[in-house]
Amino acid sequence: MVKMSDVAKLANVSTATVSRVLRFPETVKEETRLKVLKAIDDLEYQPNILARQLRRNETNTILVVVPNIMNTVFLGIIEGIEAEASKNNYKVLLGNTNNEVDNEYGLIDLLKQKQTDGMILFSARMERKRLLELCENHPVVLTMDYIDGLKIPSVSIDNISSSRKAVQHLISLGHTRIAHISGPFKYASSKDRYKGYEQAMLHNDLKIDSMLVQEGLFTFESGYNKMLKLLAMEHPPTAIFAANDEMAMGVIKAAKERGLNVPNDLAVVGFDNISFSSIFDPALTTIAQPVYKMGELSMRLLLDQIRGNSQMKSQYILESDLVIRESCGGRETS
Amino acid sequence: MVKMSDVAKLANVSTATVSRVLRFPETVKEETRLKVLKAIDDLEYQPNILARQLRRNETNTILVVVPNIMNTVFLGIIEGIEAEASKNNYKVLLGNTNNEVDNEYGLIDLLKQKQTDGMILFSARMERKRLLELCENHPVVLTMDYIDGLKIPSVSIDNISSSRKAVQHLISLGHTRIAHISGPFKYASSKDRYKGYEQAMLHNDLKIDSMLVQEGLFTFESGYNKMLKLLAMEHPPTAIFAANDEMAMGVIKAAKERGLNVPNDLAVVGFDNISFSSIFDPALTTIAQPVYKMGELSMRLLLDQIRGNSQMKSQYILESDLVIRESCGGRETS
DNA sequence: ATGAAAGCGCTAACAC
DNA sequence: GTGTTAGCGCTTTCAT
Repeated sequence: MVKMSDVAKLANVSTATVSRVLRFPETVKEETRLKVLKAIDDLEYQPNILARQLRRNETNTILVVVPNIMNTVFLGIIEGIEAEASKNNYKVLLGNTNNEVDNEYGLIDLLKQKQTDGMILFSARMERKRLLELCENHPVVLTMDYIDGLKIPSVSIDNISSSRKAVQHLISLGHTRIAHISGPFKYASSKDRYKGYEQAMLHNDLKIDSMLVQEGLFTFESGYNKMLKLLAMEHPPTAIFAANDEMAMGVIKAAKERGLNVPNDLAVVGFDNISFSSIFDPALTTIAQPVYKMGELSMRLLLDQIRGNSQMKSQYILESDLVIRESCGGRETS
Repeated sequence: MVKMSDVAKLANVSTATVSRVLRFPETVKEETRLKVLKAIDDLEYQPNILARQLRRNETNTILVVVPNIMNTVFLGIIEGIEAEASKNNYKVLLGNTNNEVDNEYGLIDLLKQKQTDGMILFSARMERKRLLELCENHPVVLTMDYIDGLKIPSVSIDNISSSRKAVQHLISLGHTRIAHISGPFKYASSKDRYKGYEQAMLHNDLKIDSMLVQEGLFTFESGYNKMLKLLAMEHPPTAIFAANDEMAMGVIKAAKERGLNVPNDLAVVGFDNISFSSIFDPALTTIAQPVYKMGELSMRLLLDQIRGNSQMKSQYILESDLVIRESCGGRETS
């Protein structure tokens, strides 16, 4: 393997000069610089980044911790992170926790061992205390999620107002008996999506029947099962607000199986706007998170921390959009 | 930052002993070992992995190069890779080429600069010569794809026989006028999926009408558009074999819009068995690639190369399955 | 503008 | 079984 000293020898300069040509070309006389560059070229020299990293104590690598790689919701964010990272010459390591807290702890060691300069977390399950300690000592940002009452840099949408918007849409279409299939309430975002539902209902003087609120698991199957339960009621709802698109699809499947037409007999709104929402039949009306932007911003915030730039805000809230497609019907009715 | 020498000092041993406790505990007397472990614990020592890597000239990191992160087909493989990697204490770096060859070249530098120990490629677009050179000098495996005539370790299914199986299924359901919407023919897999179609047709003495073969782009939209084209024919096909599931979904959307019932008026088989295939209405009959296994195997082959184990085979072909769901109808008709 | 030289923190060959 | 020590290949301070 050709190393810097080989280049230095060939160019008749010191390794210091070669290093300077590589990192601060303007500080080297043009003549010398060209000589060195030629030597680099002739020898097809590739710097050993590991040695540089050891010396400079930085890795130019960040870690992205995902609860579940298979979940398409995260894809758009990862894409944004990756784009912003490579623009800044950073690499991204992928860590999958499979929803196991222990795996989270394992991944954190990468940070502590200086193997990555920072970390972006999708939903932190670890103890609050350890999370807080981690954030105090290392660059960390939380994305798509946030922790109540903890001052940790995070990027998300306003789940409450987004849900309110979704439910308001159903109400403005004339629905009054609206059910909500929530995500697991252990997630702050699930609670907030429920709150938005509640607010929209109360704001329109609609009573919330506790039977109409079902806690799902964010999976297609749970949407399907909870919908079956709702359909078994004496007065089933005429509209559903599902806390994510997969559950919304499960809801629609159940409804179809019972001979219901969506949107004519039942209106459904989802949440997330995953890529299949537009392909699904009927195409889902849903809340779109600006995922790519969220990824970019998360990465930028992380870089700010890594570079020691002072951080003003710690919570970044981006705008979401209600994407109206087919699953609620179009016209305002009464 | 607490380093190995601090631990050594506290435990009253040399750094060599500390290093041995960490890497080969059994070579150290129990008493000493415990002493060292206590010191490590007391100081909350975390080894600097960068220094280790520099010294040992290995990174325990591999690079996965994906043409497009957003494509769910790759997810299952990545999951398998990740699982096998972390089982072996390897980390995975994610590289997105966005289908740009230049980005591929950029990522290759990570390998050359010893920043990763090996690389798994999903479809290589770079020049054959450079790919070959790369493979000769570094651990590389190609997954889900293969390059005709190049001896590069690769993991894939037999696309020809898989497609034959899919088309044979349509034929056994009584169809004779079967169209194929292929992927871009620049991919070896697209060509092979076409070949399988051809073989099944010829084997059953069915003529291939060139109008019935349409080259798509592996996208939902292209499936939709090509289907519209097929439906405009004087004698439209009664069955479609689409080279991937997304196109199959596009096909079904177009058919539905024209008032056709799938599977009653039109049978459709897809390819890949992406996660939404079972959620789609009608649920897609499709060829399932053993993605998780492919990911695991790819990683294992890469590790073999990294560790210098001799490699017997270079092409690994795994079994695919025809998953029968709703989109072709169930019963054998004539 | 350039060079000499001291490390970054760890590992492993060699010596005892 | 443990210690000594010479690097891994680079960056950077200090001299010149």
